[in-house]
Formats: sequence, C-alpha cells, structure tokens
Amino acid sequence: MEIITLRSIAEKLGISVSTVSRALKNHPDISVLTKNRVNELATFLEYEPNIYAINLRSKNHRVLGLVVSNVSGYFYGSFLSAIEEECRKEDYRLMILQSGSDATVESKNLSICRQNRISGLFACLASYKSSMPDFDRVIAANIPLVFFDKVPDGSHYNKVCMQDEEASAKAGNLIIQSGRKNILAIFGEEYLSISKNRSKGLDAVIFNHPHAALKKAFCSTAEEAQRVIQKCIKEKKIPDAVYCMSDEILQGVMKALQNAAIAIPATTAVIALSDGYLPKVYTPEVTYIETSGYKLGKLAFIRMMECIAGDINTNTLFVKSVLVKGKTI
Amino acid sequence: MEIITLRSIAEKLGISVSTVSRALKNHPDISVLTKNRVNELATFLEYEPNIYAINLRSKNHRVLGLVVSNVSGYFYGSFLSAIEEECRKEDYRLMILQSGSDATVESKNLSICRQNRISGLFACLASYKSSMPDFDRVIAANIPLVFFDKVPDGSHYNKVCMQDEEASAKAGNLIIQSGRKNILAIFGEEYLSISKNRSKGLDAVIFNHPHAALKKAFCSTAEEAQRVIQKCIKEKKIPDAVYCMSDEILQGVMKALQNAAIAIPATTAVIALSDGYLPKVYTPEVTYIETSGYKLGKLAFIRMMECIAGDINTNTLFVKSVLVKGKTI
DNA sequence: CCGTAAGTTACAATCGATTGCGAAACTGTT
DNA sequence: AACAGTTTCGCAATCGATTGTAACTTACGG
Repeated sequence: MEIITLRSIAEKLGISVSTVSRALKNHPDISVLTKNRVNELATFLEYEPNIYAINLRSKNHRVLGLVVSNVSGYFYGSFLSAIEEECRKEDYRLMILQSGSDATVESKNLSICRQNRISGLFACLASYKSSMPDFDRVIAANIPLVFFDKVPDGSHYNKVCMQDEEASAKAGNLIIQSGRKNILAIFGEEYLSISKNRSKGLDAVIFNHPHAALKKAFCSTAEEAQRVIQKCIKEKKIPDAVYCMSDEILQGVMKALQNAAIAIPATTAVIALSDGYLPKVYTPEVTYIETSGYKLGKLAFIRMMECIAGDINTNTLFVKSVLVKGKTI
Repeated sequence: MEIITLRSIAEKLGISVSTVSRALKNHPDISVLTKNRVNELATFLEYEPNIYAINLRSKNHRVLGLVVSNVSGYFYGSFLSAIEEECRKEDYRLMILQSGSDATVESKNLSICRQNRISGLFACLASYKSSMPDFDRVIAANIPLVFFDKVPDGSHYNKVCMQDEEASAKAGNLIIQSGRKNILAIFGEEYLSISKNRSKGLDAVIFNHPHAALKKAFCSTAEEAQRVIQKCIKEKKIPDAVYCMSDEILQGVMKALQNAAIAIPATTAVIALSDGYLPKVYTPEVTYIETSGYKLGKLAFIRMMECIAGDINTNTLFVKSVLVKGKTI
C-alpha cells in the first residue's frame, strides 16, 4: 500500500505541501474551502503523520522510558499500569525496557534510552551491580530521571519510595497489639536498602516492648523462606507471629505453615508487606501492609512532570502505606 | 549539554559530515588515519546517533509492537519475557501498549502502531468489542500481525495458540482416570473462542465415559467462580472434581473450597489450566496443564520473523501443553 | 610535464513535517 | 486606473544521518 505523506496529498490536490500541513493544523492562513478539501482527502486516505519526521524536528519526543528488571510481577505491573494511565492522559508514549536483573542488559537499555532521546526515565535498580555511571550519563544528557522502589543511595537523585520504616512499624505494632511474643521476621537480601529500612522500622517498635522476642532471617527466594520456617518447626520453636517483607517470602512461609498444618492465626499469626494480590489468594486472607505500586506510579509521574517542566532539584518522595486487615492476625 | 551530531563532530575535526558518517561505519573509502580521529572523538563525546533521523530515511525501524490488555499477569508477563529476549537477540525494539480490556484504548493503540510505522505487531484481543477493522487497517498498512492467546476467528489472520482442545482433553482424561464422576467445569466468558475450544476438548473425553456427569459454568471473574462453588456446597451437590480453565477461576474455586474446609483432593479434586505460578502457591500444590506464555512467545516471534521476511500466507500455529502433577488429583 | 589511475574526501539530495518570509491574487477605495 | 490592504498560498530552509556521484589530491609512468 502506498504510504500517505503530506506530499502525496498535496500532489493529489495540486497544492503545496505547506498548505496541506497548515490546513491539517487549522492554521488561520488557510481558507475554509482548502481546509475542507485537505481534511476530507486526508481522512479518506487515512493519513498518519510520520512520527520520526516530527520528532526529528521537534526535540520533545514525548516518550518516557521505564527501565525495570521485569514487569511481570504484580507490584511492577501496577506501577506500570499507573504510569501508562498518566502517559495516555498527558499524551506521552512509554518505552518499556526490561533488564531481567542483569546489569549488562540494564546498561544497554540505558544506552537505548539515550539514543531515543527520551523525555524522561523511570528506573529501578536491577541489582547491586547496577552501574551508576550509566545512570549519571542519562542525567548528563539532560534526561530527567526518577528512581522508584529499588533506589540508589545519595541525595543527588530523584526518588519515590514506600515509607518502608513506617510500614514495617505498622506491622510491628499490630503484632504487639495482638499480644504475640515470639516474632520471626523474614526479610529479603540483606544488602538491599529496602531490607535495611524495613528491618529498622520493625526494630524500633519491638525495642519498646522488651517482653517480645524478635528473630530475624534474610532470604532471597520463596524456598529459602520456606526452609527457615521448616527449621523452626523441626526445632519445635514455632514462632507465634511471622512477619514477611515481601510476596516471595510470604509464599514460602505460607507453604511451610500450611504443609505442617499449623493453625493460622490460632497458633501462628502472619503479616506481610505486599501489594495485595497474593495475600488475597490465601485462605484465610493474609493481613498486610499495602505497598501500592499503583500509588507509587502516580507519584513518580507527578514528580516526572515537575522535572520535565524544569525543576532541577532532586528529592525523595514517599507513599504512605495502608493496613489491609485479613484474618491471619 | 550540547547534543553531539555528525555535523558537530565534523566541524570540530574540520572535515565533512559524510566523511564522519563513513568513518564511523568503517567504510573502505576513508583512510585509517581519519577513521581513528573520528572514532576517538566520537567515543570521547559519547556520540549517539539520532534514531529518528535514521528511521526517517530507512523505513525498517526495527520496532515491534505488543498490544495486550495488561502485562501485569504472569501469563502475559512470561509471553512478554520471551518476546523481549528475542527482540534483544535480533536487535529489535519493543513497544508495549496496554489497553486494559478497553476497546477504545485498543483502537487508539493500534493507531499509534501505525503512526510509528512499526515493523510488526503482536496482538491479543482486548475484548469481544475489539474492532477488527482497526486490525485490518494494520494489515493494510503492510504491518505483519500475529495474534496470540485471545485470537479472532477466521483463517485470514496469523495466530499462535495453545493446543486448547488437547490440553483440556488431557485434564479430562486425568479426571476420568482418577475415577471421579461428578465433574464441574468452569470456563471463562462463553463467547471467547478459547472457552469454546477448551470446553470442546473436555466434552470429547467425557462423552466417551457415559458414567461420568459433567456440569459446566461460565464465569468472568474469580468471585463468580467462587459463588458457583458456594452454591454447589449450599445445595449439597459438591462435585468430586473441579476443572478450572484459568488462574482467575482457580483462585475463586480454591477460596470457596478452602473456606468450606473441603478436603482436597480427598473430597474434591482440582485441576487447572495455568501457566504455573498460582498452582504452586497453594497447599496442596494444584495439578495443572501448563499453558506456557513463554513458549507461546517464542513461537510468535518465530512466526513474526517469517512474516517480516516476506511470508504473506496466514496460518495458525500451536504450542503443545504439558501436564504438571501437583497433589490435588 | 602531462595524463591516468588510485586513493580520499566533499557536495548535494533524500526521508517527511514544519514554519518564517515573501509573493501572488483579490478586494475595495479614491 | 492606481494603490493600499487583506487573504491565501508557495518557496525554501530546517532537523540528522545516509549515500551516489563528483571533485580533488597524490603518485607514477611515459
């Protein structure tokens, strides 16, 4: 099929390309008669402007980038969902680049972002191996950069995060209020600042209640978490409350508890930090502190618009967490 | 920061733009000396070619589109994952457009695809309201189109699908072999061809075993599926086997069964068609027929490459399904 | 000393949309 | 009829990379 361009329309009508362009943009210089003729033909031929030609001229390409390890999870999925909604409203395109927790791929993805001259970038560190110079290069190219969820240290970056300490503290308070005393808390990998923060928030609460004992474990997979619980059961040191930092950990914990037919919450209470999908899958439904990817996305987008509008400061914004009551505590 | 272009490099070196271009492309016309000077400066200045300028000339933009309702689920996530891997290998970009099951948004997304002159499109119907003329317009624009998962009827489209009938039949056979006789099968929305096919596959098996009774229900949400089971329980007509066409349905079914403390599989067996994440969450782990989004993605990509290479036929390809044994039957 | 060939590099057009500026064409007034 | 003023439209340049072709330089043989 012939590709329709301004020129092909102009030739068919026997007028110049510039007249066609102005007619389509409803420019006052063009007579109503000409405008009608142009618009009719353009509609008939299903003219679509060549976006590459437009972008070549204009500089502001209205494309935002999203660099993330994997969007297939529920948390990133809902973050993505929020960003998408806003992009549609504000007429931005979104370019999603997954790095699969591979720092090399991440680096290449950042290069693609620069090549595409994107208007802004949302990013989440792929791993502790992530190369900050690559991100700095994005900033040097005048591309606003907003980190979310897994964010780097340092105050010279824009970040949007969950109120990790506060969320963990909420969970801790709930456990204390329920009268539980032998608490097991399972976190993700220890080096992650998210693990540190969540751990800190829990510490702060338990510290004020010396009659409660807190044991900690750090796991990177559901299986590890499962083994931690299995070990407790074997040693007959079953905690009366388990705190799970993430969905993955929750999955391992529930598997172990349910396999051992431990009554929830009668024997052991369970509380998690989660975006909300997995807790509702279980019976009984798990009580959780909501870490909403959706809200985080909305916040990140707002910050991005500020940056694009010219705000050159860097700061860190937080999303508050909400307790969602289930039946496991 | 100044944006580096071929011209700015050329001016700095006092040579022409075309020489710089050829030097960077290692063209034999350019002397080694010049090549070295150009390459050094380009590297130093971190030159990145303007992709819009390249695409404006070249026609083949090496961008593939993915139009889907939502990538946040596990199935589409793993489909996406497969496509992404291949894109990276073959040096294609991927443009993901989510329509959130909204036909209007889907239509707009297809328009964006045409505007961006993508090299090919993977699509999955958003709903029964999906506008086929919009898709036909993509085809008319010479853009190869490969449908997956939720595909339209008709032989004039390229499609990659699960072997739905066969997968369902496998599940049916397993139920029969286990000696269960009161079977409840819950499918998705009735108008979907995927529901029809899966239903057909099950019928074929049960038909050969007249001593087994098959009841069917069609649900569009987990809650509906849950209510179906609850109603059975209320009426004391608890099936001894439940077939679940999808993860959503499985979720509702499990919630109802576990809430009522019905022994699985002692009283009621459960079998599902799933990509595999959710079945493993439950205790006991659910037996399922694997409908791998990952494999589907790989197959779709292969077909896409054929189309881009010039194959103008349309056909339907299938991915075989695999039984993954859990403990619910 | 000039012509030829090989080796280098520059010019200019191209892709498609946009836009400042200038040039027609037309209206109306004296 | 002449001129000012207005409406309508076209020319040409621009964005950045690519590439066919022309042009230039150098070396060397006759």
